[in-house]
Amino acid sequence: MTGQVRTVDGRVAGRRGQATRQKLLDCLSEMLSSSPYRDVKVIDVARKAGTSPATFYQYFPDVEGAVLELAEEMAKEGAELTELVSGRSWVGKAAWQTSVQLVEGFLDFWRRHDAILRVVDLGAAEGDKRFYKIRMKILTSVTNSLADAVKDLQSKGKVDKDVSPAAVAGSLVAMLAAVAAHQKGFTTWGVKQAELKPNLALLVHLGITEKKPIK
Amino acid sequence: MTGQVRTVDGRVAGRRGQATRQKLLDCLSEMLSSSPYRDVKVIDVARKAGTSPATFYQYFPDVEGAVLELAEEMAKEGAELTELVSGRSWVGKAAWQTSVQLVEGFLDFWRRHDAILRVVDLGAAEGDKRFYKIRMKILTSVTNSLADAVKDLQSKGKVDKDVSPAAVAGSLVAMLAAVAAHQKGFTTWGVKQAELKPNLALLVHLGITEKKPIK
DNA sequence: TCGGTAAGCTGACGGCATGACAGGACAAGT
DNA sequence: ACTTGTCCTGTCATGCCGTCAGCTTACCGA
Repeated sequence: MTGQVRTVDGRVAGRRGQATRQKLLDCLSEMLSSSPYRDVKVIDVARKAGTSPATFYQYFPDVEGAVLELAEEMAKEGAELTELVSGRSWVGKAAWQTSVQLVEGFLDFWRRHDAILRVVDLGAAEGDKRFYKIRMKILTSVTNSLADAVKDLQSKGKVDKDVSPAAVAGSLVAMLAAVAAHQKGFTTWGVKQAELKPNLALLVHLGITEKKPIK
Repeated sequence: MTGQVRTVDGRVAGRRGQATRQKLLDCLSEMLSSSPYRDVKVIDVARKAGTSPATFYQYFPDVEGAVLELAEEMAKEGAELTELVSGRSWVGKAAWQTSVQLVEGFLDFWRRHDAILRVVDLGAAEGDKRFYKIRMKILTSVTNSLADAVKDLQSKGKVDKDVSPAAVAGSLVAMLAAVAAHQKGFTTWGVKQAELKPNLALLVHLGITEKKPIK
């Protein structure tokens, strides 16, 4: 469906072309990790990749376009997040397990992709629909699964009827994303990495089940 | 202690100078609201303010410097957030009131300053200490107050001892900030503005007291 | 009223990034 | 060797950056 990779001027890219294209993306990713988004220039990426700016423009319309590409790549990888919540139990001791694993998986994913996720978050907050869609793609599976869990507990009468499953699930996921993005910030409040996770898991558990966890 | 406003080359700014300086800040603020941070150029801000780029550089080292200034202004205004939590009760029905008011005040503040806060968030996430400090300044009062509330409930035996007050408070505040920044995102999941607030308040209440609210 | 002084502003300039193009290098098949 | 299509780069016009010298304006004391 997606078909081949194409250059800006419409040619299909061959083996060599794909390689340089990928190299440009890799270098861009490195640059995003090491310098502020605002200061990432085409010429720097090209230099780092050992090629010329003109080459960059053959594959991407601009820096933003290339970033979108990186983000799409990451979004595909984000499918793994689904496994953290789908088909898990939210009852008894298992619920605590589920919470902990969700938190760990989520923080880990965010740490692996923090540079690109920062930019996606910014773009989404600025109202750019393309970034917004990518952000959704990553979060939506987790959010929906959590919402389903809440609905399920509601149908069993374990959670109040006037709770909005989508609102609660979305808020919890937003919390995980925000904490992951500002992990360093917590150390300033004297919060160690190790104690952050269980407390996040506690909040997730409380939010979904409305009960203290059984450990 | 702070003394007078100074130009980049060391002169003290008079009435007129302060006025243009402020005008530049105002125009920058507008530009941040209407176009992506990456695309905000000195020349555009200057044009909008009816002055020349050279004038801009008399008052600010670069766009980032001016943004920091705007952020400082906002941080001062952020003192009002303290009132949302300091000296409030977290027991019984009052706790629900407190939760609701905290959520409403927080979301409102974020909506009023969303453009700057986006940039501050980005800068902080990128590890820029200056932005990071400003973000702290805004959030720290709320976070500390919430942490105190948790400690207080712990001392009364109403909350488990192994909960880290700072971690829980920080995470809840991060959640509020994230939800505020991506409010539009929730509408896509079919969550209305109106139902978002009570559900956030519920999560805050659960996180602090570990109990369902009494409404 | 009249300089004197410092504040305030801008035109102009070298430097660099952008983005487009045409043409040359290269690989593969014939 | 020749052709074909892919791939890369030199070059160029354009526009923003950031600085400086120099001009204008406001204030103030004599």
